[in-house]
Amino acid sequence: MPETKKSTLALVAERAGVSIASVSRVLNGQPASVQLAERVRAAADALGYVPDASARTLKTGRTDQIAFAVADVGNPVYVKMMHEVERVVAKAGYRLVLSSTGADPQEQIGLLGSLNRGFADGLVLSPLRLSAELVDALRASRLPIVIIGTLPEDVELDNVRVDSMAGIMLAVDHLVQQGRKRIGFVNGPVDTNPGTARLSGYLTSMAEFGLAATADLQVAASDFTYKAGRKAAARLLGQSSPDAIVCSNDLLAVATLKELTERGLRVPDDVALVGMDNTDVAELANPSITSVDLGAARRGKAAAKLMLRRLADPAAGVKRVVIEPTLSVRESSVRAGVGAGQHISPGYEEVRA
Amino acid sequence: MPETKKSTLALVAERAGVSIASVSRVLNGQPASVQLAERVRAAADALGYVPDASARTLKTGRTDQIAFAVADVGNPVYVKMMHEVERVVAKAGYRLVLSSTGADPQEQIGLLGSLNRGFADGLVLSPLRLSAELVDALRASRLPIVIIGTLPEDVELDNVRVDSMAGIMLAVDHLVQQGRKRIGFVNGPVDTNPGTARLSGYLTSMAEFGLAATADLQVAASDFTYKAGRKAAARLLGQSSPDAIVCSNDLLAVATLKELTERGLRVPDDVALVGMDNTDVAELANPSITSVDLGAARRGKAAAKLMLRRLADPAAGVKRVVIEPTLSVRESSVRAGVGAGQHISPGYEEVRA
DNA sequence: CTGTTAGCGCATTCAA
DNA sequence: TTGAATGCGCTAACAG
Repeated sequence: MPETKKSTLALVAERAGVSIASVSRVLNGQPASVQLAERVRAAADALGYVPDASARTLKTGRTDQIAFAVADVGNPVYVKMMHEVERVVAKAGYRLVLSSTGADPQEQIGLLGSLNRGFADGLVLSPLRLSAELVDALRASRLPIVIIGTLPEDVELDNVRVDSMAGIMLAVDHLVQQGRKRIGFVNGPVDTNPGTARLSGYLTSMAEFGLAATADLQVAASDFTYKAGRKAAARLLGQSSPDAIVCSNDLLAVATLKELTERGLRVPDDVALVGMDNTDVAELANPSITSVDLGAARRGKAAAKLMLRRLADPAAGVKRVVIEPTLSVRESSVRAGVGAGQHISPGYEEVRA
Repeated sequence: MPETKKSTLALVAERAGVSIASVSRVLNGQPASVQLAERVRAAADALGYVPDASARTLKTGRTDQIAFAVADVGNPVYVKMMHEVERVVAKAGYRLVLSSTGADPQEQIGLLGSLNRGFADGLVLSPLRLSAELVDALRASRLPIVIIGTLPEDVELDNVRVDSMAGIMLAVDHLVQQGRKRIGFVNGPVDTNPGTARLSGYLTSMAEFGLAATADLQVAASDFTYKAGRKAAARLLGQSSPDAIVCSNDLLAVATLKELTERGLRVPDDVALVGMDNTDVAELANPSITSVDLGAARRGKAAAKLMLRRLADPAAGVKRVVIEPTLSVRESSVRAGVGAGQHISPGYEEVRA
């Protein structure tokens, strides 16, 4: 069993009877004679030597840490992203530092400040709201940043976005094919990025199919949670009688499902239901919920790869990746066991990430 | 707008026309004359100075980071814990570093090694399996460790555990009160810590109530996931006809619910169902699932506080916190709207955390 | 191939 | 109260 006390390069060098430079070289795999390497390794083992991260960082400027900041750790979709980011960066030798900011842009600006202290080599950020001030702070930041989400065109930052317009279109198209006409929409807050994007997707899709998107068919929950979803769904069902409902995420969909069930409405017989994000809860729900897959895992993976690329070449040109959504058809949108389990994509070539 | 270039103490000192020592003092709130402080602060602002984390760490030995390692980032119960740990340590000025090891003890041992590189001041660990080797590594570690989970008595580490035996007892007791007799059990892998604990809780509880815990009433899923739960539940229902089922966690419970529904069995009319962990999915399920609350949030909070305490006083005696479970009664275990929504606890004083 | 040495940026001791 | 100087542990440039 190796020593438990903290040891340093100098101690190892002393024990091996060589210079600390030699120890450093051997341990970093640089050329050295076999015998010297032998002795160094023996000494290092005996002392249980582990290099000190902060000293190395101070010298090299690298921390081997990547920060991941997300608005809501409670939302499964972010967990999915995080999981994937972690997987990719870990394989490249980086640790993931989780920085849960709230939804507030101000907090994220604070994060940027502390990032400049140098505790991470880069930041992957998935902001819910994108204030002008945050954009400025992002621009001014000294270290690599990858944004997951849509960005103004003139912001020169690596980012991966998803075509949520196309996502909603998939959902509406599918519902129309099932013979639905009065398609309701349970959105999240419209002052968020996803909120506005999905609303415009809904309006566009409805127009495309010549369906009326009347005001009574639309509600917005106060946030993207189950609880807010229950209230919003209740409001919707109080003011109209849709034969199908699209929800802005799966949590809202589960909430809507519950609300429907409690009112004695059957899913999908009376009302068809489609969620978004294709998280586990869509699969777990009863009936299982058809959901637009916005590629959370793919987005996480793409973002992580963009980060690794930028770290490898800080001068490289800005790169934007667009993820195409697909539709996972489940029980909630298809009558009596016909066609459930399908997987529908827009047919474009998926952007390689 | 402050300079975007990286600045150092020396630069600030130069600009303010003082020594770097003075700058350091002012910025760390140590006594200095008003005018000097004034000038230092002005210069620091103008340069957008932020202290470098690694240099400070190298000097002080503190990183202001706490690592949190968990077997399965996909399990909501760990997300809940993590969330709470993050909240508590953040308030004390620490960042949370997420280290997702797999379920494999070997990976966790690797983590301990790299921890000694000094990238974190402490580790909060919630192991699924606890090999002798891991215990040894834990013991040998140089930095503070808090374990979430049950530990052999002779291991001198701060830890917070939950009385899962009592938890199962709550579930069985509740089911018996509902008039159920043939109580089945869907467990996770028995070679895990929770798996063995919950199995013995089941057996003890059944014996306590004079019920037969025959072999055909018990199955073990290959892991604690939905998918494995489906298979296990199918097996259980193939080999016996329970009038109630206790599941080792909520994911397994949702899976069992689905399996029951697909076989045309009604919950709770035909079969009552109880899960464990009291995660969101229990609430979201349809019908909502009664669940034993093993206090994930409370455990996270307690663990974080133990860590802060140990950091503040490394020489303090080992402390163990025991969390008492409670039962959240929902639709899945109570016939026709009587008594759902109750919250049952064993009546012990809850350990203050 | 190996040793000597100079910082990386900061907190801190010691003088003044 | 303030400044000068030291060293945390390491890597890399340079010298031998």
